[in-house]
Amino acid sequence: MYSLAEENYIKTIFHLQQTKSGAVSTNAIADSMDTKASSATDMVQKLADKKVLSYVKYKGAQLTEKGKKIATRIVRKHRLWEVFLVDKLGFHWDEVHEIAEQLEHIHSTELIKRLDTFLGSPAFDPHGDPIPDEHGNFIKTEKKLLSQLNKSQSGVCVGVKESSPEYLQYLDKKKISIGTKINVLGKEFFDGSMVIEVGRDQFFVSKKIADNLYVQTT
Amino acid sequence: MYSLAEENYIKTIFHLQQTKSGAVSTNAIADSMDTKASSATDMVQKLADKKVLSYVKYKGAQLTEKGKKIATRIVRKHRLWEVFLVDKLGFHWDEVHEIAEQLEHIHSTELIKRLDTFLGSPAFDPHGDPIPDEHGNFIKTEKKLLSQLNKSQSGVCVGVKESSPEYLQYLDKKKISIGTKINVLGKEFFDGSMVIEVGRDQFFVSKKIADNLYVQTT
DNA sequence: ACTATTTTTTAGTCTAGGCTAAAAAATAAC
DNA sequence: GTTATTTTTTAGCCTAGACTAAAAAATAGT
Ligand SMILES: [Mn+2]
Ligand SMILES: [Mn+2]
Ligand SMILES: [Mn+2]
Ligand SMILES: [Mn+2]
Repeated sequence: MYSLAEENYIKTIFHLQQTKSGAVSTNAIADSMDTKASSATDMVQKLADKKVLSYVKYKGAQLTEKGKKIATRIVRKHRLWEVFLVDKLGFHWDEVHEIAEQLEHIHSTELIKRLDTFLGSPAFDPHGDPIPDEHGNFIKTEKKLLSQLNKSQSGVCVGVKESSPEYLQYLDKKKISIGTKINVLGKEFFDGSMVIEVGRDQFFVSKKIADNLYVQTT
Repeated sequence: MYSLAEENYIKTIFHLQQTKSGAVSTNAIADSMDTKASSATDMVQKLADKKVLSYVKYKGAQLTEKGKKIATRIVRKHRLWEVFLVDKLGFHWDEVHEIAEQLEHIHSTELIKRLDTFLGSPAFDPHGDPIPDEHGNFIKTEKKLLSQLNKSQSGVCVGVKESSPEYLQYLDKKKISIGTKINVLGKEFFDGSMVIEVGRDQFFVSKKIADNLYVQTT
């Protein structure tokens, strides 16, 4: 059994090595967890002792198969609970992350099995992220960032990179949610900003906005 | 905000002072929490500093109004989650206590409000215990222990005192659940054992069994 | 009332998981 | 290739929450 702190580290390392390949640095972990590098080093050394990850001094950490299993189980729980909160309790997609951050640590395999069934074994969470199955396998969607599209290309929103309430509320205001079609009408190469069309509306988006929205090109 | 350990102490003290009136001893707390008296003393002193309880050295602890509020909120969460697990996920009543022990610590007032609505604002949990409302008020049922009944009296099962899987499984085997009518056919005053009638079955129960079943006399 | 026993608190130690400051290694600049 | 800078680790300290052993208070026995 792993402690709350250990589970949070494992999950963070898992997410970090999804984006960048190779070992993840203790600094990157500390940054991502809002803690200090020295704390991350301590924890990484402990997790290496427990064979959850491999760690080479000054080189960084990499989850073992064992570590990945643990991580995907936590991610599965997080995302299933998010579906529960939105689908069953009527929460809005910008309100569920913090609560799921706690619920993901409830230990009971039977619970997660039954929750999954209760929810109809969903494949995606409310933010468009795939839910790993009981073996840790999950769909790797072919998705791009909106910022990677060029003028006159279009895509369908399939998820968000950031899921802060502020960002999700912005998207709501602009009537963008999962499944929404977006046309790129113009792109400014100087700062990466765009003019996009959503439904009947046309408006300007900054690079920061476009950098956090995943789309599937059509 | 209170830590996991603090919350568990507060809840335990709340339950202890439900049964016995007056201050609860650090030893009673330690016993009930499966820890040592010295640890209980430390925690009680800390909770006294936080005005969660009043504490007089060598005399024991008593929750303040503030402490009782915290306690009933936790109890409310525990019991609502138990209802969720049984009613929505199909768990059996002997499987839910441990899981609810974790779920009761999830911090979100919005969550508990929505969960309550989702469940139809239940008044009792799967073990027959009343669920406090959002203000901490709950029904104080007029219930006796089965062991308090005498020969030829009868009652309806309204709850259990102990909710260990072993005990609940015993009750299942004997077809006793909430709402079941029980007739006392005989009582042995030497050891408190009884012969009872449940449906068409008649059988012997020890004092230990009868001491953990709540009934409402009819 | 005095002693013996039980209950409760205190003192001191341990581990998990943080932190800061200093040291060491890796990387970048010349 | 040496020096300067950045990254990473180590050393030492802190708090929460446990524990054991010893001390102190309360209670019981005579
Ligand atoms: Mn978490
Ligand atoms: Mn999500
Ligand atoms: Mn608990
Ligand atoms: Mn219960």
